[in-house]
Amino acid sequence: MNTTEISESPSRQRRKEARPAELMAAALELFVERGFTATKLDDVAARAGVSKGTLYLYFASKEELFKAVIQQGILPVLDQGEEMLSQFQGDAGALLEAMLLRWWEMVGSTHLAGITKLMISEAGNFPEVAQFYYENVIVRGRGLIRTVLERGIASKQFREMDVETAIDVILAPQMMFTIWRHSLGPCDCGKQDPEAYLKTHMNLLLNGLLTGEKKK
Amino acid sequence: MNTTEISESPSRQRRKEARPAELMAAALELFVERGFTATKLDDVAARAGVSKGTLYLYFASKEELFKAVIQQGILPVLDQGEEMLSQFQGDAGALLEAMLLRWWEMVGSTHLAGITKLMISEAGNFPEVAQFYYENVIVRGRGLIRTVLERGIASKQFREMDVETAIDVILAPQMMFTIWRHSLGPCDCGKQDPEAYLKTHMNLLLNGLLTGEKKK
DNA sequence: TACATTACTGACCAGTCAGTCAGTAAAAAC
DNA sequence: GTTTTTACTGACTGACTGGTCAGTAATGTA
Repeated sequence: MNTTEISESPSRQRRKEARPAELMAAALELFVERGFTATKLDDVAARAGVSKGTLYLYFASKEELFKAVIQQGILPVLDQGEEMLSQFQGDAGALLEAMLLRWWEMVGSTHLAGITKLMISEAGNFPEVAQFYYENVIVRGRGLIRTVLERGIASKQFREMDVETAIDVILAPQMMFTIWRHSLGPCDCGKQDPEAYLKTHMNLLLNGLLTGEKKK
Repeated sequence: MNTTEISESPSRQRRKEARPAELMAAALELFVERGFTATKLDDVAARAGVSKGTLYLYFASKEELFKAVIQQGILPVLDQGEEMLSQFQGDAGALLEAMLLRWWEMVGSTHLAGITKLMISEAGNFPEVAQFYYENVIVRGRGLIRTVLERGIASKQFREMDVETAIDVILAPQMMFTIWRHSLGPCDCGKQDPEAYLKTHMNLLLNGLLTGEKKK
């Protein structure tokens, strides 16, 4: 009743290199849609265009597949974020906006965005993966924003503030927006477009963060 | 290996009135911890101190139990919020803070907080329940904040703003904080206490919302 | 004490799905 | 063309779990 299929590819193909990435992509989609336990490996394999047996050639178990989806998917984004931070020339406000936009392009608007919801849903069932995610995604991600804020405070562009809470206030709307699209989003189709949302969000934020006279 | 037990109550008891609430409470806890599919009805029954057969005396199916947990749990809170809004005397800033604090007392600090995470995780698998939750919780909840903001704008305490986005910016950190406690929370035990967090959050917010000179 | 009612139990059944492995066919080696 | 290698398949199995129901015991009634 619920089985996903591709129903193409008349004959069997041998593509050892491409399989793992294709399987992880299929798994990510289904894990995000249905959750880990509710996702059947037959469906993952079918969506990737192979049989379940093939899946087991590349991943030792369902849990290993889950770990691979989380780890392989998100780490490159953090690397790139840290790279960007070290390169950027310009004031802290522009940097903050650039980073959030970049995040939207690389994660928010792609399938990777679902990892946020997936990790939140499944953290309780996979404490070790949750620990990994916390140390390698949450801590590093917050570190990026912390650096921007501290740079802005040092240059007097931002006022003094409780930096850790400010990080929450900056990130939470982004996270919620992302989570929304993969959960209750389908219930309200009249949601505005992401870039406009981000601009308005930034405007509201900066007017709470900037030291000088309020702008706009 | 994973079965939850109570291992008390030597003899069988007959308590028709109390069973449904006890079963829903047990179900909420386990659904939040493990997700809907990963939760076994044997475990729910065991945690409520009854056998699985008893569960089926009060709920027609696992899905009906899920619906009951969501619907019975959260609706009274919205009623009370609307009641409070209509009674409150005072400026909009104080009202906003009072409402967020109230929400923390009634939901955030209780087991009900888990419903947020649960609904986000399972929305994809239960579109009808998601629709119900959207219309009866999300829409009504946002309506509460919208009223407060509009009252503040009318009285010139708050500046002109994009109200819908402002609602997101206000609610998102609260939601994320709640979700956090039921997902990755155990990974960072050094999290600050909720009331201090709420105060700091409000301070950051108001300085972006208020029309006059910045306070503090 | 005898009988009736019903909340409750837990063994059971039927369906599901993670994981296996003997077999197949595509590519490579000769 | 023949043989070898190996990526891939899908029928199968065993464990698990949602849902059932004949039976049990607590409570009420006389």
